[in-house]
Amino acid sequence: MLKEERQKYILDQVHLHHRVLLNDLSDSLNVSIDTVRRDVKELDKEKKLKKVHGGATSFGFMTFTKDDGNIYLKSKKISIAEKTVSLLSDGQVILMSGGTTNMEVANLIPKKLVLTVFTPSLHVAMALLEHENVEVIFLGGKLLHEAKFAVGGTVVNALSQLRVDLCILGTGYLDAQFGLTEFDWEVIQVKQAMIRAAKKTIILTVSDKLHSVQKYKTCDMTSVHTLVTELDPSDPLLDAFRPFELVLV
Amino acid sequence: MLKEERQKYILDQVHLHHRVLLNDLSDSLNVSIDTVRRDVKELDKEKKLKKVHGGATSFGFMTFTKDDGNIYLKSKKISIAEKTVSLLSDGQVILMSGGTTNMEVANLIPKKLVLTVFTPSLHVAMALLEHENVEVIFLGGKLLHEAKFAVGGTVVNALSQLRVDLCILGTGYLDAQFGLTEFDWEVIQVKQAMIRAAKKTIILTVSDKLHSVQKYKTCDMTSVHTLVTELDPSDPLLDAFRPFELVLV
DNA sequence: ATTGTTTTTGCAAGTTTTTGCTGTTATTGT
DNA sequence: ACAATAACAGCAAAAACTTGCAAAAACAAT
Repeated sequence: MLKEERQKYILDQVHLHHRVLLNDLSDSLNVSIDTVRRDVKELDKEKKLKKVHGGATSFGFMTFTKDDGNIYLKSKKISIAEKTVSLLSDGQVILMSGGTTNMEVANLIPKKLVLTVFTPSLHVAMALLEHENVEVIFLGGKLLHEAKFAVGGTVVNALSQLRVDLCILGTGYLDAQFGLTEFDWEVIQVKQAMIRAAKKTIILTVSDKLHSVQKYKTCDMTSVHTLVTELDPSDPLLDAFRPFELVLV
Repeated sequence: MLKEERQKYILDQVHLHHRVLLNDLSDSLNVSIDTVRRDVKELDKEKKLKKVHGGATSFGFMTFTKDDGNIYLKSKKISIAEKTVSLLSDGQVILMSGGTTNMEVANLIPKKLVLTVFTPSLHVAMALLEHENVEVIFLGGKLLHEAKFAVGGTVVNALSQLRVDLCILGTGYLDAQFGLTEFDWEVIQVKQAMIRAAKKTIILTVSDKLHSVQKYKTCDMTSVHTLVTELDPSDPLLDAFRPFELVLV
């Protein structure tokens, strides 16, 4: 085996898994650990990867830590994401909208979970692609500059031809009386199409956004099957939603 | 056996397997290892292949999708991107593929330039969205985990309904004889559809990738209208491409 | 045809690169 | 602090490379 081959393999592995252990490499390449070490050292010198104790990591094309600064809010979102992930099961076909909460969901999906996910959100798609076992299908269309979210007829049309198990909607404004509302008309169109395309709809929202209303309406509470917040399902803040036939998580 | 024959055989082997061992060559050609060594040395000098310890590799072999961090290559790519951007004009509707070179193009687009860009690449789309005046339309479909690139029938179908001014293709492997080649069949399908959907096709490639061949063919040189490299258009390395009716930039 | 020149090829001696092994020193996690 | 693991330096064998050289083949010109 040529040295070049080995080094290419190493780089491929690094790019694929973001990190590799020298031991694993030495194992799968059938060469001594010293040889691998030397290879990695060279590649490091050539700035092709970063050598770390015991292995190597890629430089990471885009280090995706869009820290929204607010640690407090973030921990809430992680709590929501954890609950949401627990609702998923192998083999499901789901829809995911955008937003930071959905980003956390995407990040927290277990490596072994096998899913097919449709999404119109660039960020969510990017995060999902880190998971080997998740098939990601992007719903293409005109992209909104701010939200990095696809909208327009193409998306709605593609959605009209889908029938998936689950739709996970993030970043909404929720109110028991007015239902789910948004401020962007084009996003509304897409979210409505997403709800229509799914058997069940899950809404994720931090308690701060409960009882807030925006200009346009996405849907009534009756279209929602599950509501996930960072609160305990028995929390009094959720009382307003109990009259509806929905699962509180 | 003639020297020419031998060298052609060697090149074929390199193109086919992306690497060869001097020993194997000496074996199958029934000549001494020294002769093979000298042949490979010559071919290396002629930039037809890359000689390495113990054998030789094709130029495409050691090129990586994520070669950022490689300052040397990056400066070449920026040079290419600058030339490419100068070919664009207000109001155009264009197609852009993926790859790091196209990323640089996306980054270098002047803030004031008004464009409509269709792309199946997540990274390129993301970069383009930084430009207020660029309308970005993502060609949705199944995303490849590594390339973050949409492929499949949806993309090809969407492209079949387009007729745009320009198609800018990055990350290809280019050879005067074999044309534009790739190693991923699904990507080929998309790129072919992109070429069909555009009035003109521009190929971007760093000189390292010239004279390198991969498994599958995207198109002949005759489908290419403009070839952009970091080299001066009069550089002898480009001589092989002059017989074709294309613009060298 | 043959003589002289150039190119090509194989061989041999000496050098460099690569690789795995050894023992020693650093680093890490508990 | 201590055990476990990883990194490093030096060494030796094997493989690959370089250089110089001479025989063989190809070519040119008389």
